[in-house]
Amino acid sequence: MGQHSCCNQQKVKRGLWSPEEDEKLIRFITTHGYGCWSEVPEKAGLQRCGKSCRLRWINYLRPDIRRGKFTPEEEKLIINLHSVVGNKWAHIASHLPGRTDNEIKNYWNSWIKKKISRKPSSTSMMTRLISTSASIDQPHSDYGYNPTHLSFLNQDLCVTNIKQPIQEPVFSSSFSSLFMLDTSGSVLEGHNGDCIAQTEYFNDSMWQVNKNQIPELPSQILNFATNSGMYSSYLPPLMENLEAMAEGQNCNLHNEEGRECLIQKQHEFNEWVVDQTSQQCPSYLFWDDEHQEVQLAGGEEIAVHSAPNLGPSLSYPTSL
DNA sequence: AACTGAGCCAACCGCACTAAA
DNA sequence: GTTTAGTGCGGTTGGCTCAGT
Repeated sequence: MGQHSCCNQQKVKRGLWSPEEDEKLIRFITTHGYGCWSEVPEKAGLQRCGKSCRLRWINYLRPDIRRGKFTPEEEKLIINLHSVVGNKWAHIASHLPGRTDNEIKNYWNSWIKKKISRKPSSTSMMTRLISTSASIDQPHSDYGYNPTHLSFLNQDLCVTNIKQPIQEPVFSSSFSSLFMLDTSGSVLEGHNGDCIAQTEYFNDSMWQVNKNQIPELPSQILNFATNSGMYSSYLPPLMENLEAMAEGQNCNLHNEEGRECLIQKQHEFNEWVVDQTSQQCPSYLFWDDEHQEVQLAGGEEIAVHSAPNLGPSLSYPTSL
């Protein structure tokens, strides 16, 4: 069990932090900031390793930390995000302002996991659905909506209704009326502008598909607008791509003729850059949170419109 | 009152990744 | 290309608290 590289000083204190130590760290960080954590202990007069200081600051002393009980909305969000990304605590925490990965992890291990495991799986279909899903630890729970999630990787996506009371889940062999995405989006639309799916109120990782659109889905081009980027594809690839998106990988954008170009994520859900070697297309696009519109650096215009009560959505030029 | 076991949670450990030397 | 230091993240540990006996 080797010592950590940052903890090789002779005398480093370990264990719980005293109020005096907290005060020293807060005073130092608020006056000097934290450029290099390894220098913080010495400069702040602490007998701790830099890593310990960093952890203490990030998890407990930061001014924007939100302590206290998790709200039902937060709990739902954690469950949904976990169903998509698994134990990516930092990623989940990024969707809950003021909450830390450590706090969420502890909360999950002590509460949610227990709650979920208390609920027995109700049907063999449910078992099959869960076992074929891309995520882990999967859900049966009692949170006021049916928690069944779908397999992103299966073409044959299973279905439940979003607001159905628990009991027996309702399945069909076609597309899902409910799927969870690890994105901060609001609308999924077809090339004709019809809304195919929208997010749940209070919960942008939960999507509800407009059933009227389902028969068209496999052949229909979808635009997916998030608060922070744009995404398009046919549905089955879409599902895979959205999962890839959650994993931070690259994605493909299709136009109506089926041409595609690569979109690479530049920064965490904020900027998407289109591969210049692809078809003619905007070279750069991102969702501007402040102005609620799509911004382009490539010069080409993207149509932006809002569906009533559904928030912003967008479509891209057919020449793309 | 003393003991014990379970649960919670703050902190630590080790690995992975990145950037700089 | 290799090494090293710094940082971030997920898994795990261990101490504290509290309910039950």
